[in-house]
Amino acid sequence: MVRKPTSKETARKPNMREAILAAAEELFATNGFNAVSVRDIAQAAGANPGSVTYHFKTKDGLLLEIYRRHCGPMNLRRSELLAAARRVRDLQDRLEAIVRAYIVPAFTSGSDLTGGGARFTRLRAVMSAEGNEVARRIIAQTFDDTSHAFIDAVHESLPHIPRTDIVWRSHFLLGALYYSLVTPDRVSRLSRGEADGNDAASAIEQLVQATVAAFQAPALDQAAPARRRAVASSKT
Amino acid sequence: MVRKPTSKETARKPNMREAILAAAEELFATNGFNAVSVRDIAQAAGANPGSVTYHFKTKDGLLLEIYRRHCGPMNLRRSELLAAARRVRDLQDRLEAIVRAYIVPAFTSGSDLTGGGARFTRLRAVMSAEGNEVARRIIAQTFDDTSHAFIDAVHESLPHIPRTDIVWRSHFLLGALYYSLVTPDRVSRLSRGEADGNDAASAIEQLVQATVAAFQAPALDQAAPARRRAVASSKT
DNA sequence: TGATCTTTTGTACGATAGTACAAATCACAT
DNA sequence: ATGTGATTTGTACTATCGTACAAAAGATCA
Repeated sequence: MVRKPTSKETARKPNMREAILAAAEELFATNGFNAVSVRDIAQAAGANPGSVTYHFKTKDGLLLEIYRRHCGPMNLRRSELLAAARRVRDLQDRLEAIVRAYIVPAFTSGSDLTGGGARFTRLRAVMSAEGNEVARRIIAQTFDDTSHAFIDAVHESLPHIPRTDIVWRSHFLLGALYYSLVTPDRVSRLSRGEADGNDAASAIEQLVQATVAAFQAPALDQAAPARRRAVASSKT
Repeated sequence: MVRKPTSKETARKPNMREAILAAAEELFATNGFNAVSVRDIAQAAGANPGSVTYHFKTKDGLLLEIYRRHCGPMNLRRSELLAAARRVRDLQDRLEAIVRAYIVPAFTSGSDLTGGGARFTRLRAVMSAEGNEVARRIIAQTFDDTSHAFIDAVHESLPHIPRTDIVWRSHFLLGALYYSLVTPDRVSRLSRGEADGNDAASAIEQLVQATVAAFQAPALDQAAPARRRAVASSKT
């Protein structure tokens, strides 16, 4: 309330634009896009509703800007980690490094803008569930490259697994990742307090371990077909 | 338009109440709760908005009734399949049967009411992402029993894995399951048309295969700790 | 047929949504 | 200090939301 703003900041508050972005990110990530009003965001940011319109024009524009802020840094970090992972000699270690390169940036900040990539990843999870049109467009054109690079890298480590299977399994990975960020309390509840769903480090290790094993599972075509439907075919 | 309604059906339409339920289920599952208005639902069902209020009192009441309709049959079916799975002799086969008992009812109809449990499962996925309060209450008190039974059964098949790890991995399973139903097109897109994300049979087989392998992964504590953070620790 | 109950319709009300816009306020160069 | 451009505020407009409620319509049975 007292400090003099730098010459770059012409606003009254240190940076109202950033405050609005942070508030919107938090509210969207926890309540979804439609449940949050522009007024909610303004209030959480200590701003006036009109100020949101001034900076971002529309509510969609606000969401768009949130994506613009994070997508670049996050994918850049993923690329770096993936490149490093590809250079790992040992095949088992390499696969784990690749998986880690995909997962870690989703938890730790994809950028250092607001202090947590987990929040943005959760936002993406919620937007994808809501079928948000703005998010869908951005994701398809921004994340598909990264996803393909990831899938290719995994495929190189596991040449005997059909690409189709790897796509499915990486899809499962993303779903598990999203869900862990969306409903962490469920883990704490079901484990009766023995595990903390909100602990990012645990989530990452558990996710890496489980995912590596899933990728290494035998290919579907090669799995003994006689074994399947041993049960669970009663009357569906 | 011509047939005489049975004595049980006093309504003009064969069953307007069911039509509203089906429409709401579909719309909520694809667009989320908040994005769909009562008027949207009424129009999709060919009903009057006031008719929704008459049958379900409030919008929340409508959602509540959808859950009431499906939860019972779905969990019943899961229990049956789980009981059968527990009787499987071979340990590997048993684990697969257990996993299948959890997954299959989520795709095939949990009830035969409206022709697809997948739609209801997708609805649950979306509600959990939106943090819907009504859904949260119902889920915690209706699905936790089933989840615990499932976790216990898996734990019995894999006694050397800590329960905590099993909770995490079953959490990942649910996330993968949800995401497969929420964004099936992403699978088709990333596999460049080689896989069909909307094919329930494929999704089930892929999910079973990957999940069984994930459950069978070594326990986290037992995993060689030296191997971890081989990469991906640059500066986070 | 007429009485009665259930269901559907039509309309309306208050609340809140997103957004536009003019006035007020600020930081800052001159 | 003063003018100027950037930002914030306050307010208002229209649309749509969930819901209530009375009237209309249909079904059921004496």
